Amino acid sequence: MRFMTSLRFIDVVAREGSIRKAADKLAITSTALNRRILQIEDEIGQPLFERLPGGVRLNTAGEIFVQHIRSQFADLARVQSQIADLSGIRRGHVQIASGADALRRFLPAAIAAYRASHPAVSFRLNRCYGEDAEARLLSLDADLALIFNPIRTSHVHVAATVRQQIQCVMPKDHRLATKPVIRLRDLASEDLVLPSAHSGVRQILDSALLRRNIDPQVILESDSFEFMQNFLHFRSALFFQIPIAMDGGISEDDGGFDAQLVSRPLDPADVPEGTRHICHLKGRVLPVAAAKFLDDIITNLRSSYRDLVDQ
Amino acid sequence: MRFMTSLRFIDVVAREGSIRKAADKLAITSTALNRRILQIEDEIGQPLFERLPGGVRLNTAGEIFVQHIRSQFADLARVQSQIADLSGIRRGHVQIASGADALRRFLPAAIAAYRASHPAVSFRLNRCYGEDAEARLLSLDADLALIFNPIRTSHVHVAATVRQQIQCVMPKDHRLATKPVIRLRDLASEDLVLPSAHSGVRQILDSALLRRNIDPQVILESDSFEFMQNFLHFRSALFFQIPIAMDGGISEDDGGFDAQLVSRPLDPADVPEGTRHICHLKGRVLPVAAAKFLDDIITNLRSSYRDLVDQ
DNA sequence: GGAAGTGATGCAATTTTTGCATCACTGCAC
DNA sequence: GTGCAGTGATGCAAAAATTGCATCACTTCC
Repeated sequence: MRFMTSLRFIDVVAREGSIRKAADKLAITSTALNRRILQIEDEIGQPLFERLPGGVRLNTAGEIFVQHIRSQFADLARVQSQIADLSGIRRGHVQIASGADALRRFLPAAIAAYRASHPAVSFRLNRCYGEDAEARLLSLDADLALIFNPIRTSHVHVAATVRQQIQCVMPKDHRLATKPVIRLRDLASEDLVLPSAHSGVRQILDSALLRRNIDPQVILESDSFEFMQNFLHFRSALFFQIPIAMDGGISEDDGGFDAQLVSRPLDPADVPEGTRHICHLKGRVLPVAAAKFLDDIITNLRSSYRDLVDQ
Repeated sequence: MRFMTSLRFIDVVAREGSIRKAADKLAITSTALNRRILQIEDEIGQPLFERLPGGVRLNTAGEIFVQHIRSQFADLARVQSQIADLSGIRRGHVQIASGADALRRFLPAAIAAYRASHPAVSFRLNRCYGEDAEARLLSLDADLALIFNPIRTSHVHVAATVRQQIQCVMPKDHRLATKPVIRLRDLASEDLVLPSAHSGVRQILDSALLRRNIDPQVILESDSFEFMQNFLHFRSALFFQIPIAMDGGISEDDGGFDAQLVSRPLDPADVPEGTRHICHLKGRVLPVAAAKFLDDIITNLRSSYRDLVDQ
């Protein structure tokens, strides 16, 4: 899009924090880039960047302007996909920011299913944690975000919420496997494998353990569910995740889940439910493809989980 | 704004319906303009205009794209005013589409008051009727619209609603001037001066008269309230308007209203209240100046009229 | 059948953008 | 202090894009 180049350049400079670096990235000279920026600042009537000895940084006006630029790009993408739609097939690109759990089974399955009927739609997934996901929505780096627990900014619109009880996963022959529900005190003498501290599941577990005054034996901490799951193949222990990470496989006979492991819910009296929100930026018109995909996963979730809260 | 020229050109071509005419208006050659359009169509990947023997017309893709362009322009204006705001004084431009009644006293007073505290804000007013006002919001030709009675499209957000009883205006010495409230049957033998057919007040009156089977003696029809009011100085008759056209001057001792005339409300049992909605385009972020002005007039209305419905 | 309107296109003039070389400045390491 | 490596700004010539002229192909209307 030729008519957007200057704006794209400004966006890159803002991200790089340096005209020369941005020029490298854009494969032009710093001179040319510099002059484009000076020209736009001249047209706006005010500088957009502060000149620092080590580069440039957006000033307040620049912040406002760059936000405008990004929303223009996002809107242009929406318009393009809408126009492409006119010619029959649904094209487009969907950008999703999600926590690790939904990336395991739920999103791969959902995206595969969606792409089966809309092969011209492409996806980009970024794994990230709560605040980061919201930041991506704000900077229009993501169309949709799956956010665990608290929504921090008021610019985020929650399209749907899934409440999920944390599940305790263990080898089939674990002594706790006979119990239908795991109490928190059962965990006191067990070896625990916990997700890392910024994870939502971990925060819920930590506060629950603290309240009950249980000092857990944490033998391993990781931000990879896959790693923790595989670890259990070699060494008996307990780890925790929410059902969405298992694609609804709450019982051991779920074909898709790990055949050597079983999962049992933690007692809701001990540990509160976790909530996963599916969000997009408030006030934004989503690209056709993203809006359709959002519809799809909400429908999908509604059939899988009874606790879906539509909004 | 150099980086917007191509887009502005497309907008003008869409409005003019001819490349050559648009080129004249833009003070360039039709060749140059034509090529810019071809280039953009090439970048979009699809034509935006149908080539007709007598000129060009937007196709569906073009409609979508032009709507995008206009929203970009409106958003850029908002960003500029927001940036200008940083330097102290509130600058900006507010575009209003309104019916004739609010243009009489209410808007002039409101705008004058607003400009007294924000002299760097400029205004543009367009008098228009219901559908037209909504069309202007949609094409981003207006930031705010004062719409009488029904809202037709779902793209319009109603910021506030004023319910107003239609007033019957007459010379001080008219025989009906002694009555505090005018019944519809009182009008049967009177000379009436009515607003023209597309006016909201007229439509309400017409349907009320029809229902009561009263055949009015319409001696004059006009779309100018000022004309109708002045007519009453020369010839005794009745005409009708809502309080907002009189700046709240419901009683004859209102200094601002016409000293030779008095107004009396029609009986609500006979004639339903009219509603005037203050609207803007749904989902749109208003320019700072427009948003502030909107706040002001709503505050203003709330103190003047008890029947203001905030939203 | 001709006149008047439309948009498209080849080619040369013009304008704009770019790149090179260089300046002025700041922070950092020695 | 004194280079040194980094930054953004600027004059000038080359390269690229835009523009205007002349002209074509086409449709409508008289």
